Amino acid sequence: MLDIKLIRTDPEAVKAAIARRGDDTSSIDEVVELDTRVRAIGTERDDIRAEVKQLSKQVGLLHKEGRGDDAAALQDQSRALGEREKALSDEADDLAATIRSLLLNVANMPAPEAPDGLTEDDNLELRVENFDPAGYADHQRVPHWEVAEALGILDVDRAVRMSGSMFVMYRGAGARLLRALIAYGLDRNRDAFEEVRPPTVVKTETMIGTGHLPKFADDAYHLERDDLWAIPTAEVPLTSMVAGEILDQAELPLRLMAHTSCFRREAGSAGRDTRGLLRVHEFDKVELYAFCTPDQAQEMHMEILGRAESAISDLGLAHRVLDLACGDISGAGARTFDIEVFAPGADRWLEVSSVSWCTDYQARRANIRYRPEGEKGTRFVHSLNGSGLAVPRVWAAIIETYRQADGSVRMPEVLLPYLGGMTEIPAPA
RNA sequence: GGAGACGUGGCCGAGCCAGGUUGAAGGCGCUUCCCUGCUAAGGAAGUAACGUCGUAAGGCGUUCGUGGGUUCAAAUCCCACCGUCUCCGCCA
Repeated sequence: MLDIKLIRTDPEAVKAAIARRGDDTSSIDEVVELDTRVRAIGTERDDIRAEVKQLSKQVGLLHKEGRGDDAAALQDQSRALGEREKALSDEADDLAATIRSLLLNVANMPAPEAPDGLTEDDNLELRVENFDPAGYADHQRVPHWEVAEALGILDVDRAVRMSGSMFVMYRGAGARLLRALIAYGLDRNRDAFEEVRPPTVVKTETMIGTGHLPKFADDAYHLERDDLWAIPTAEVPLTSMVAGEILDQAELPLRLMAHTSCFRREAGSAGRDTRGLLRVHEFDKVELYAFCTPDQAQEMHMEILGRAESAISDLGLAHRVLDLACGDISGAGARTFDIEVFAPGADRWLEVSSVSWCTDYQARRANIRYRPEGEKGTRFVHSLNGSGLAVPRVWAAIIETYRQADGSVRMPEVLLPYLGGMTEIPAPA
């Protein structure tokens, strides 16, 4: 949610920033107008309330003195004021609700440094690492869904039978590799991030708090009987962890990480990327998350990007880093870097991490503040998030990249400590 | 799932059953000042957030788990919801 005060004082700057995303700016004008009205009404309402309070005190005193008749006259007066107060109050509440719902649908302002452009074609490729398109052998050019089925490490057919399309099941060495990736993703950030294992299903108000509802209701799984939602990312519970709290500056930056299952209905992408692990309804992810002061935000953004990227490069996978164009940044982000890994078998780049700096946009919505040292009052924190390791697509890229000429799949060096002696997945007999 | 108790400021804890200068006693903690060779002890003052008006000082309003209701007036009465604790049941 954007700062209403900024919109009030400099609506043109806000509109200019929003326009860089290609978003409609008319709601900003609407907010400015409604805001003026709600404040005028609020002032009048508060004056009446003050009057009612004064009158009520007098009524109390008069009753004490036994002057009931005088009190009755004041009560009538106060009752009449109360009716007006109620009307004004209702109107103010309606306007405030309208303003809020307008604001909830306005995305964050992109950072000035975010590249211009409205689509993914405008994303800036910052660097490409470890990638030589001509360097892959034929045996690496087989898509993981074929390799994995042949090796018996991915059982899509049976998963579909029990849960429907776009659900998968890892088996044997495949399940073990998945477990290793999760442990690897967590362990390499253990030096600075607190490991959290939050609930996987949350209440409606929690989903609203992070902005995943009501806008993305169609993308989330809902357990109707208990009115609970399956989280689409650990970002939801991690943000809610400190919602409504005032943090000490000394606690910042607060670094958190969590491995969870993530559930997505993918309602808008039915029929797209349905092969193998490209797009699934349930997947494992290690999420990195930080709350910090505005001064710490830039550095923290780079830190999370660095950690996510090194996790990929230490696995020996080809990857690239994109600086997303304004129009391609998701709603809460002010600036986002994507990491894409190259899957030689599927012959395409797969997004495995989206590292976003959300400025105070999420904090304002979830009401997360801190007390700046040496200042009185509070300020909203900045929040940042990024996938430390999104398992399925990394798993897929490993299976394709590390496939040997004999059909076996070698395991990346850095995962060996997590694989209990398994150095390869043997070729099918 | 059943029965009961309860939810007050950074924390502890009164007030609620008899609604009225109670934004809320008292204590702890914290900040500043005084005293003191240092520390401890002691004394004084201050110590919520948010909204809005104001250059400011400050004014007004909201907030006693959340949301409704009753009333001239609600921390106090009524209803719903959320949560905590105790006992019983069930359970990995």
